[in-house]
Amino acid sequence: MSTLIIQIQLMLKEERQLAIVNEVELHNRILLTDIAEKLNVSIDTARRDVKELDTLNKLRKVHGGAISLGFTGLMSSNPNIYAHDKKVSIAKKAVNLIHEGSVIFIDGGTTCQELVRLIPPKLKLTCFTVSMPVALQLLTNPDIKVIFIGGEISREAQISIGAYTVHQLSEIRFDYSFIGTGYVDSIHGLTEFDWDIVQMKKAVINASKKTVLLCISEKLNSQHQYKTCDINSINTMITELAPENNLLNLYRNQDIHLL
Amino acid sequence: MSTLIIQIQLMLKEERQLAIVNEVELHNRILLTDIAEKLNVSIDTARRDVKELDTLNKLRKVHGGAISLGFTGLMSSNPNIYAHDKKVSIAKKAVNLIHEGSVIFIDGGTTCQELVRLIPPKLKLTCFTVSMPVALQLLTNPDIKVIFIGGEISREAQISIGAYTVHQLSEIRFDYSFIGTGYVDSIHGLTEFDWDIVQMKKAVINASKKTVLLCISEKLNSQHQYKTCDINSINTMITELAPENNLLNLYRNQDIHLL
DNA sequence: TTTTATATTGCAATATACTGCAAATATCAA
DNA sequence: TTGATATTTGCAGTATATTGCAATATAAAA
Repeated sequence: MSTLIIQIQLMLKEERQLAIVNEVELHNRILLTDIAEKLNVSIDTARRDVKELDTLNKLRKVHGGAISLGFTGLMSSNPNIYAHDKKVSIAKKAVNLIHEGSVIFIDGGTTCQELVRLIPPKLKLTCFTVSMPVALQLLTNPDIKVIFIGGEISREAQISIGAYTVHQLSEIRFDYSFIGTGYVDSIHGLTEFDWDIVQMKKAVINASKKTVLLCISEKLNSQHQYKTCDINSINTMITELAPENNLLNLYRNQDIHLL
Repeated sequence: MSTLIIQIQLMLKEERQLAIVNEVELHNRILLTDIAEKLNVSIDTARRDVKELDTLNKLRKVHGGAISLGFTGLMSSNPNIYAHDKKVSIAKKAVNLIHEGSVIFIDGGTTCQELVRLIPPKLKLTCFTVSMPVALQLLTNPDIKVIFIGGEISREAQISIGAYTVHQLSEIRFDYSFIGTGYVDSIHGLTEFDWDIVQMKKAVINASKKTVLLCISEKLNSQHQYKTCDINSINTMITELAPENNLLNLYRNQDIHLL
């Protein structure tokens, strides 16, 4: 008669564990209570199964359930820079905009730092920055004249902020500025979490003949409290996506150059 | 507000923490209140998660939230530098001259960097510098306001030099400045190998009510090409020697305070 | 300063983990 | 088949972990 129930009741340990691994592979997670309910065993058995599978490195047991190994693998394999590959591909596009003899500004942030890393040797440049990490990176290139815009240094970002920085920026004119942003939205433009940083970036954009935004696509269509500028203040926006990608449609009607 | 965090009905701690790390890596910072709201947990849990992730070096906890580790590579005291012990003993003497609320200038160089390392916590200070390593070291102390005097950055010394730096220094007044020197002689005063550095140091001394020279005894009675100032322009000279030491006799007749 | 926001601490409620044990089941040899 | 043995499972009691709350301390902001 009810062979299904019989099958479940007679489910072997291996079958159960396979089902658990499958679920974890599929959804990256599982709860012990779900195992107990769906496979019709006690919590204890579920726990013992998960414990074994953890020992066999099939998954990782955590309090209350289990998660897939890939879940944690992403965190530990590339712990330093999130979305590193995307940032490199953005930087590769951006570096083509830099020409011999230019006077450029380079913002802080990991994407801009990738850009600095990719500037070819033997290219004579004058680079301004407010970011200490970027400045240090620039100094490793002997053909670049590095000028740091001073001021009060933000402890967190290690960049110059404040009135004095803004004032100094008002007296300079860059051929190109390469900037990042915390958040970008087609309607609300570039926004940031920090008011001081917004003031600094405003001054940078004012000082630039052309402004290039480097921005991984995950930041698209997000916004925060303080506004740096409208999206139209940007001349070129570079993401890791192909310029034709549908995710960029909202930014296509603007007079922005997508790269 | 950002929308990238997906809320799962029953979230495992590890999932929550991964979401936090992702957000921090993406936008460089996060608020505890945002975590609590978006992940539907209490502020306390958000705080505890951030605390754990900080311990695991996945991010850095700050007041009210967390920021990305980014480039906050901490520099630790390196005993391999030349005459490290002597420099530490000089720095120990110098740190006693620093008082709460002072506005001081700290020069570049390994001895000055030791001084920065020894500044006690909880001492409110405003510190100017032209040295990027010193600035980075100063930033590790949360009670110090750090102001970097910008300008063209010298590749070797990683300090600001040039006319713009000198000009900025002419508009400031320090209570104390702590400087190093390449060479010092009782007759020829402080001298350097590099003309640009001399110009910068001249400006620093001019901007200082009191100037303190940090100098290991091996540099005594040596000289070089470009002169920074007379020995009498220094108010206090600190070496690793006891002030009574005979090696300091030549400097005893000057109106210098020996420490 | 005063005011507000955030941190810290201790505590209680709940959820989960661990341990030992006994019953149920599977395995295998005679 | 039968019975000895090993494995698996469920249960109960206890230990630990997680979370939210509240009171207090501390830091930021006005």
